Amino acid sequence: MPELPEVETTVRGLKREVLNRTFLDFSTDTPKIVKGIETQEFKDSIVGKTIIDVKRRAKNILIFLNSDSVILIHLKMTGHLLIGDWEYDKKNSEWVPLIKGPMSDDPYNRFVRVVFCLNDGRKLALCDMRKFAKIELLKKSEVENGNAFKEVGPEPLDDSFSLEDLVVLFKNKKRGKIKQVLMDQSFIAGIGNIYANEILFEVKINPEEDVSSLNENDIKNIYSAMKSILEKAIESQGDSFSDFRNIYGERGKFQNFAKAYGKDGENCQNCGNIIIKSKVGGRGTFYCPKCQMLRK
DNA sequence: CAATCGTCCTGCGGGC
DNA sequence: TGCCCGCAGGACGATT
Repeated sequence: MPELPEVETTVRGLKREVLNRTFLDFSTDTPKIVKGIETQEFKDSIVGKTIIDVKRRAKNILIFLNSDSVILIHLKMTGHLLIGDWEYDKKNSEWVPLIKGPMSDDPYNRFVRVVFCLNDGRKLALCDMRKFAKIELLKKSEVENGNAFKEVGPEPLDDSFSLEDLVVLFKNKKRGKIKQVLMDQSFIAGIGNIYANEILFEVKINPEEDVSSLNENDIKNIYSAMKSILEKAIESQGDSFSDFRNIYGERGKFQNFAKAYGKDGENCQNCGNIIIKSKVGGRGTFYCPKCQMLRK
């Protein structure tokens, strides 16, 4: 599930590959992915336009055009973007990769739903097994004046995001289970299930601990663990425990460093106890019951 | 009004 | 071997 590090990996890849390219065509066999606008109107709005910048806000990819529009792509659960070349096989209703390598070999790169044709002969594809991803067209003005993301919390990796800012956020948050709060995009941007589990393992706090019981030292630990884990994950090109791939169709490596997510039944790296899997807010939750004991 | 529930969607893996 | 069912869960709308 693409979270801040995976989306950042994608955005950095796009900045390297598609800046100053112009869209020549657009097509999808899953029109529901394009929200709030007819597919044809979306196509008309972007064809002939050039990509002048690519940015990330929370888990959203923002593609700035040389017009008053910005393309927003949210990868949701199983989406990722790919750069390559495909041709549509009408008989089987699927895009077939024309370039050998991970695009043709890795089954997780098989679910191409949306294709943007670029003026360098390559294509930008949205691959999404479960079709949860969404594409929207925003007004550049609403992105630049912040209205598009007024409900979204601060970016944890911004230089301007200080420990004091996090202390204030927790002070204003009266109650709630810490894991759900970390995953709440209106509290802080970009953290999803994998990194919430990893951060809480690192700081030895139980996922169900209420935020009202956190002390100053806990918040300080969360602040530094949040930054270091997200940075480590970006450096690792994201987490490919499951289906995420970078724009070249390659796996990230953060799953090799994960200590909690998907580790149920394994020994805790701190104390040797067995890592437990439970559910918090309906989401799979992994923790060490000894290191991350619930306070009473 | 905040918390919880249902929805979207499909491939995969466990169980029989 | 093959089929069926449950599970994975981000974000949002509906409901309690």
